[in-house]
Amino acid sequence: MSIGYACLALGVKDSSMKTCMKKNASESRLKELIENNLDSLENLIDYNIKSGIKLFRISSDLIPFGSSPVNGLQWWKIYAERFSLIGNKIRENNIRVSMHPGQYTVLNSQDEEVVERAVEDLIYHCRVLEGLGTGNESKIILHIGGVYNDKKKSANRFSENCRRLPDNVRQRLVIENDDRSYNISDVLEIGKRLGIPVVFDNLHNSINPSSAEKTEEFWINECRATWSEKDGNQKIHYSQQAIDKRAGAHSESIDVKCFLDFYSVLGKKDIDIMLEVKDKNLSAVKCMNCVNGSGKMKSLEIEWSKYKYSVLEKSLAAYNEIRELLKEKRGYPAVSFYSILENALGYAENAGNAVNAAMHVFGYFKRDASEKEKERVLNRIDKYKKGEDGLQPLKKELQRLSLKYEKEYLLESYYFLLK
DNA sequence: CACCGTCAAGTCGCA
DNA sequence: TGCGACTTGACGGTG
Repeated sequence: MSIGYACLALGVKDSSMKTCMKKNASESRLKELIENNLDSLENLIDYNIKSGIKLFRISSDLIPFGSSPVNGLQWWKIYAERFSLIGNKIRENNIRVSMHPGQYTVLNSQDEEVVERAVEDLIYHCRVLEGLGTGNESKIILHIGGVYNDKKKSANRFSENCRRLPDNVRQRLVIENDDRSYNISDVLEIGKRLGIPVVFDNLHNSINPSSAEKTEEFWINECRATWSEKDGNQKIHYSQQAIDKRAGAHSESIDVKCFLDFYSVLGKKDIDIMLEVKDKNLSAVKCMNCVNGSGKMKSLEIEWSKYKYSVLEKSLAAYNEIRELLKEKRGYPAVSFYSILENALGYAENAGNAVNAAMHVFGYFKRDASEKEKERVLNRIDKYKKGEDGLQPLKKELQRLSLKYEKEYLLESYYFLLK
């Protein structure tokens, strides 16, 4: 049972995927980007190892224009060794990686050229995973595609086009229910027919259900039957609806109590859970800490060191409450800890609290800073207080000085990341 | 250097 | 028929 996150991590240095516009995609530019992105991938994997995260989705942006004629490089050969070295880390640490082509990869399109590009794109994704040397439990997740006014016909076209895929691609392919067209029973039918494993996505299922009566548990069990030994553990996608946003929009963070309700239904089954959430690795670590009922106090203390100024920024009361909770050192209060935290981070911005937190942070380099720098910070605070400026310019300034004076403790924290 | 329009892809709903 | 939404951060040009 692993919990993971998709594509990018907050607060991990040099881990972003870079790309360019088509018109700038020269060979040399592409090489630069690929080299940067492979370095980023390695940094993400190192972070996952350090954090005990065993499930990770690799961004499709790894190789810019990876399946397009725009990129004429034989990148999988040129960077074979680089791939292999990163792959070693992945395998040695039992990390399960996957990929998920975007909404524009449509294998069942009515347009033959679109289908050809989809096939190429799936080959691209497969090349990445093969380059890393991961086994067939390392999956490529795909949606069925369009309906074109005839779901049955379009589902059949998906099946036919699936058969056109090279064998190595097909062995990695898994399919997922989507939020508008193909619900979970549609996808299960296709999956069973083709012998392709099915990923259950809870949020898509709640927006686009196949039946009002059947429970999530029922569908997860149905999907379970589509996963065989060679496919590895069953995988599911879990996300929560962002309040006040379009149906299907992912929440900022995972509400830990809701997650645990969902999780308890899964029982002791070996299911890997991919979280789809804006705060990415932060929620993955949170859920991992909460699922482990007898975890280490130390891990909560590390978490607290990263979150504390973000909490203080919203609420002094919550800040003190968590301090007391951790001071007691009784049991393992992960759920209480994160519940207070989530609640506090959800508060509206409050200038008094925000300035208080900023002053705490400022305290770390107040003595080192020049008069001019101090003045800049105080000016920012003043402007913010007067409502002439937002909070971000002030925090940007504090971040700049944290970097300059190498305040690792601050730079490791989420204070500069969370809005 | 901050800001913001643009990019890249395919489908679908709506004028 | 054609346009905007969907999704997404980052690119890259402008002031």
